[in-house]
Amino acid sequence: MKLKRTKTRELVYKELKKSQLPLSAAQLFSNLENASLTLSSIYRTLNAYLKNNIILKQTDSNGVSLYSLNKEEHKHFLICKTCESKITLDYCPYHLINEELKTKHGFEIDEHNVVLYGTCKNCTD
Amino acid sequence: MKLKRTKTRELVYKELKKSQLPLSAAQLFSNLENASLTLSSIYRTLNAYLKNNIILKQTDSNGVSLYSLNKEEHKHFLICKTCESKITLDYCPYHLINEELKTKHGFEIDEHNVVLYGTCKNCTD
DNA sequence: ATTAATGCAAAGCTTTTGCATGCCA
DNA sequence: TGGCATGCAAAAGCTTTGCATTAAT
Repeated sequence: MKLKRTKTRELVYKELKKSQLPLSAAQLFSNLENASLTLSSIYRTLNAYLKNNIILKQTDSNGVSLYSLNKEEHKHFLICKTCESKITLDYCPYHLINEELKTKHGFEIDEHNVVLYGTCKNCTD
Repeated sequence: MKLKRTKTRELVYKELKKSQLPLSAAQLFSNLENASLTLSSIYRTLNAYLKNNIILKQTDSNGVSLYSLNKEEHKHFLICKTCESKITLDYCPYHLINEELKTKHGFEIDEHNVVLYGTCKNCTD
């Protein structure tokens, strides 16, 4: 299955590239509103990208899907659920456990959260 | 807000206790069908339990919410997305990264996946 | 008696799909 | 041209909510 280069595809790709954090379909739709795309074609584009491993999908705590480019050098973020502050990590905190699970169980984790939610230092009571 | 002890509450709690893996609202509903509960009261019960930190919520890769008792000695599972085999861990693989994020950034992760998805040894090509 | 929980039905959101049309290779 | 992509509208999950009723403290 070869992907055609179309307006929707280009714009969605650029928008994901531009964004640090993963985006939902609705956010993409709203960010690109003046390009008059439809939500359904955004979803179809995202699903096509997923099948081709061009992007990653994760789910936030409300069950909404978030999409981000599947680049090697991805960043990780800690987001405080209280004050919404964002900490950007300069390394991948999953390396530790992924390696351990691989070594001990031969198991390869392939779902990988780019955003971790919790409570920051200031908001800890 | 104090929680009353009702039929729905009791049954949902017991069902979660009985189950090893986290359950969706629909699974609870179906497992308890002869008790004639409604889905909405199951959801309300789950949300009440969540507010009181009695249960944990996580989201599977289809965006469906899964609920499990918030017990200290919880188990972790690795589930292979190819053959659906299940590996039960006897330790919490997140300890490593949670400690590191706590030490380095003072950040406390409070979303915690009990089930990790990936590819098992046999299904790795 | 007060307050919270339930049932039912309806609505809300996110995501998917059918079908006719339009666009890319 | 042939096949994939799009738009639109409708439908399909999952989850929440309003309101009247019932049950728990």
